[in-house]
Amino acid sequence: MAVVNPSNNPAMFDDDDDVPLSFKRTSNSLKTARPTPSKQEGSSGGAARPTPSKQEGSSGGSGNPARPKPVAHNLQKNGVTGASRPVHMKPLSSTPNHRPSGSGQPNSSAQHSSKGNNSIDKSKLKRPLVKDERSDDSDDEVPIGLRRKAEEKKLKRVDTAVHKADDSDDDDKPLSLKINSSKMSNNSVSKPVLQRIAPKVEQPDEDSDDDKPLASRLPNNACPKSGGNVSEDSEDEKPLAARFSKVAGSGNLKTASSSKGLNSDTNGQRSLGKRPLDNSNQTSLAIKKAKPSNVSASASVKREIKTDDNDNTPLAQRLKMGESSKGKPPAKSIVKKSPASAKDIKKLKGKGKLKKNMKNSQFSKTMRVPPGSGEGKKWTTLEHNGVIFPPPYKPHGVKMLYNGQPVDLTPEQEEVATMFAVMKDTDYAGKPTFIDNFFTDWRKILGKNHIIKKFELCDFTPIYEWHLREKEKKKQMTTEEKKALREEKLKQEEKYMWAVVDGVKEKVGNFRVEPPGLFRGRGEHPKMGKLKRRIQPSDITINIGKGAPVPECPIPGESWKEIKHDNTVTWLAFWNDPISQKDFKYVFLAASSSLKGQSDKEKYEKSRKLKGHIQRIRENYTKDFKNKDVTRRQIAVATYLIDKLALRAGNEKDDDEADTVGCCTLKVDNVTCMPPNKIQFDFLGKDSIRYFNTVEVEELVYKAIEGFRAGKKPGEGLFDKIDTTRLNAHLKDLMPGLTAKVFRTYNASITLDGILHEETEDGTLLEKIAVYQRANKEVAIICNHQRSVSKSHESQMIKLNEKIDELKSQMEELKADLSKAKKGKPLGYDKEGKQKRNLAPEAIEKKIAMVEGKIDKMEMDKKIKEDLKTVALGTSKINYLDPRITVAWCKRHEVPIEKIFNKSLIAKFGWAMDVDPDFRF
DNA sequence: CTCCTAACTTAGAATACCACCG
DNA sequence: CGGTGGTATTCTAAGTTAGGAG
Repeated sequence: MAVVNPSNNPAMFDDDDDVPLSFKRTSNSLKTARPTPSKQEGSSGGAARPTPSKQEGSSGGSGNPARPKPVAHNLQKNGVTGASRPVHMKPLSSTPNHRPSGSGQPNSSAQHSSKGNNSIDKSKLKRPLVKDERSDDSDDEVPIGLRRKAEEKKLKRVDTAVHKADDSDDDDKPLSLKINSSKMSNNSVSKPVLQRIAPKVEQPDEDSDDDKPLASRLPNNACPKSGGNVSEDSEDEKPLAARFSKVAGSGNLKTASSSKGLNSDTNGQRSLGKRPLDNSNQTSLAIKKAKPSNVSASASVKREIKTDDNDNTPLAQRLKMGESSKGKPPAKSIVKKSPASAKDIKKLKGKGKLKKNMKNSQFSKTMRVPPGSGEGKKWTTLEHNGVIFPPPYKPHGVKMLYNGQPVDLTPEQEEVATMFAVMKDTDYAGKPTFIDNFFTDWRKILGKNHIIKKFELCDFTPIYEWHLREKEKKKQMTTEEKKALREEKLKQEEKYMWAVVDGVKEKVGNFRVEPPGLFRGRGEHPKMGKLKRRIQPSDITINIGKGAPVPECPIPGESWKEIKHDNTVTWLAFWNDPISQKDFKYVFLAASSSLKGQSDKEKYEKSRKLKGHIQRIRENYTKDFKNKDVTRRQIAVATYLIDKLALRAGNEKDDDEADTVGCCTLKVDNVTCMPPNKIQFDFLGKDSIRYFNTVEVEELVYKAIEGFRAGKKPGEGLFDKIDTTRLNAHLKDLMPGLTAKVFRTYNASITLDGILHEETEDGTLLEKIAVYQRANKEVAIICNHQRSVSKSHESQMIKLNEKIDELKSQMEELKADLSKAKKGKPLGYDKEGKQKRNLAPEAIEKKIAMVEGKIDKMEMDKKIKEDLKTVALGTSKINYLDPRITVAWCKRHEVPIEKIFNKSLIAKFGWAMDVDPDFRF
């Protein structure tokens, strides 16, 4: 153990912080060239491989034969594979050093190809955006990962306590050391590692291995373990309890704004009362989901409706208000079961069980935790006006050419042709899958005997140009015209924007039925380009309160498919997805509604609860790293990865979906073992976003993964004995309600909480906001939230550089002037040849200082911009960071909440606004 | 168990909007 | 003032998690 400590505790490392962690990247550079990845696998992969074959061959397991697409082609293109770059960076300085240099990578590398490869390929494919260009950007390289480094430093300190040790530095070299040791410790493990990379693409460069790094700090993570750092621990655990209580208590309810608003507005239906807050009790919990809930809610309401009230009031106030409120029980009634359809009922039952009761009591308010209860009832009364349909198609009559000749098309045919024509300047337009699917569906509409038979002979340019003209026309409209148009639309839609739930007026999220179009699947989606047909009223099922009037069908002569009265669900309407018959498209309330707010709060409470169990859970899985039972070992390792890297669970996917993976569905070729104890991940996750990261793991994990890979062919599953159902069933045994996704929320929120607490210092408002942004960025990196590089990024960077250069030359001139002035010489002539006015040296010095400041600021802006070009900060803010952490921090540091949350977020997080300033996640 | 369905949450891209700026 | 660049909002695709049927 002794050892352990060290390891665990990060302390050590931390120290270093200062030091640099160095990144070590090791060799990387070299690598660049190579295609790296491939290697591993190997062989197989190699270039040569034709991929497919392999797979197939391989066991059937994985491969599905069917998959269409030839990835292969892509491959080539993409090829890349190599991409990898390491991520992480070092701490220090930042900057990118890393970048690879040349990289070169050619995409060609062909590596992977095959399926297994998919990953690779795809990656490229997919998001090429990101980088594609790749090469260039240096950043790319760096990406996210890098950034972290910098932060790390900071973090480090933070973590330190905890982590310390881990990481970083060590990483680099020492790994072994550390690792080992650490490992042992085990728990420790937890976190250390990490790093995330950013994948994005490309670049192979490097391989960098470098990456490795890891270090990431993770905040939290730290290990619990040992008592060592107490700090950590302390935090962890305790807090919860403690906090909880308070939190709960306090928070809850906000009083709601007064009711006013509600009623008034709108329709007026009845008066609604305010919000019910109530939720409090009630709660319905859903069964499954469990939502205990309670409370809060209110917020939302206010906003809209009334709005006023609160709105105006500044946060602060609101905050305060919160307390008072209450939570009470208003409206809702409670329970009863669903009256509605019996059918539904069944569901209920099921669910109900779980949670079961506790319930009601309003007392709840006090408690934090919500009681669940409920049997699954989500509302008592529900009124709304249904959905609005897109306007019917208006033929433009512009004729496209076929084999050079204008072609007559019926409105239906023209509509689909236009959908395609308009996408000319998107990436989809050049994708074979997209074109094939579009053309196949379009031909069905054209009919067998239509002259149009070959896509190659089609020329959609006339329609595309018509579209450009229309766009231009729109742009030319005066602002008044635009405004009038907008108001017109608003007027038409207003009645659909609201619903009244248990007497409270709430905003509806998506009341517009999706218009027809060509399916834009992400990544290499096999169905991209298929026609998404127009949805009719007869496709739509409406869910509404039993006594409420059924919304009138907006299209005369038609009627809804079905009317339901199911109060165990929150949807107002749904229709079958025309692209995938088995999927549905639902109309839900907006994020600002109390129904959503309540479940959001429950989500965070659950992940907070994990904090109290995390140590035990880590010990538990660490023990199983060497379990004799392969299934147990796989569950242990999968849980470790989900905990440490915040990976998604990874459900199985059908062949008619893009080939992406999550933890449970990782393929052996998505993982490379790099001795002595690093694992490189390279796969396409949700939305075909590439996850590329190299992390140091515990020795036992490393061995276990090597074992899981042994004897398998590319394309086979790494975790062949488990799936998300099994994994979640196991997690549930460890903590009620625990599922894989809870770890992501937990990791994200605790990281934010830790960084904010550690790094916020007295300073200017801007400095504080910068700290928040850094923390936010850290979380985005952990969660691998990426965005594609904007089209104008490069040109913007060039402009910035030009400006900086100009300032620099100005600076040179000023310096020259200064020295002349000091000597009493005339300053001479300016660029225009005009005589310069002589200035006192002091005046020139002042100018110099000013220019210097400008240059510094621009350099800083440039760096941040480059740094964030592939990082999406919004997703974590919206879905993973407990808003109470942010609100409490804002209160403590006097940062106006609107500097961090936009209007939508403030509305969405109304339930969190009255949190105690001392709140800790 | 496995498979399939249902209901919700999470995501990035596309658009709309808006404050600047030369 | 029209273009820009950044942010906010909209849109809808793509995941997760349960529960039920067989």
